[in-house]
Amino acid sequence: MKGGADILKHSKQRDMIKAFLMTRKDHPTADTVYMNVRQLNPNISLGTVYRNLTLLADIGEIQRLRLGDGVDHFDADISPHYHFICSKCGSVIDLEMEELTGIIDNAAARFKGHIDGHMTYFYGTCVDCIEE
Amino acid sequence: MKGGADILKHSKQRDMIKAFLMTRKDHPTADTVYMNVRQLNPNISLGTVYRNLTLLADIGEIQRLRLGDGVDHFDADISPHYHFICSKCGSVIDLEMEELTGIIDNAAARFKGHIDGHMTYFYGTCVDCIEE
DNA sequence: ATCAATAACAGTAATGATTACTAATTTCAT
DNA sequence: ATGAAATTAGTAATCATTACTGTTATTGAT
Repeated sequence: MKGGADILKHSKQRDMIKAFLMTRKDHPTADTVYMNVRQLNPNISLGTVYRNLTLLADIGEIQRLRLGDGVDHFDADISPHYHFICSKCGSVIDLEMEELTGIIDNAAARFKGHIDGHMTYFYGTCVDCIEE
Repeated sequence: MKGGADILKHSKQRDMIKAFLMTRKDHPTADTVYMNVRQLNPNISLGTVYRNLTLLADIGEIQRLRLGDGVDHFDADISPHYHFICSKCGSVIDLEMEELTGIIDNAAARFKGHIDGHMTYFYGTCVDCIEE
């Protein structure tokens, strides 16, 4: 049988992953998390990183970002905010802008299904890549 | 040497792929395009489908959609419009809503890089999945 | 503190989408 | 028609992610 939600147990590995993510503002990928957390715990496995990132995202402690570059990014900042992704170097930057209020209502107006949320991201060239 | 843009030559396969895509409003994936175009040309290869979809997207004849489900979708409708993706069945539906004007200016206001565009998509449950 | 139940782990294999490679074919300007 | 270059079919390789398996860690109850 497969339905029952497992009881959550503590794990050093999960704590490390969450702690690392909180120190970063650049929205690292699973692999970047792996390479960094490994410096504290060289035995941690990539699967553990993926599993915990997914778990943390599922329980809402972190955010999973799909920014169209084919790789998932993760963000410990779960407040609603927007992201920019550089088409050249791939870096992800937080945007300081007000929330797009009413966008869901706008979309829902002439739509028969149910809208849970939206994802908006911006792309272009970052400052560093322009100055080069 | 690798820089020079190749001269574009005609190809039956590319025509077929574009023609097929224009008959569909459901934003198929590369694999779906492959399976369908194969019925007209059983020898066509998946690599050819991918290469041409990428090429057509690069020259702006079709649109590549990254809707966060890990698979690229393609759309022959290149006019700016928004999409909804069902979290349950994965179907992609066009949304009838006005364009989010000024969103780029809004994002660019306090940003130092250069913004080329944005991607917005909505997710939730489609009508068919609700009625079930 | 010990103990069993079970969640989580490390390590590795498997998957799935996409891209890269190569020899053969097609396109097209001459 | 012809030859250079783009395109193809077929296949192998890559990359991110997930699944599997036997072992270890956590937890609540004794």
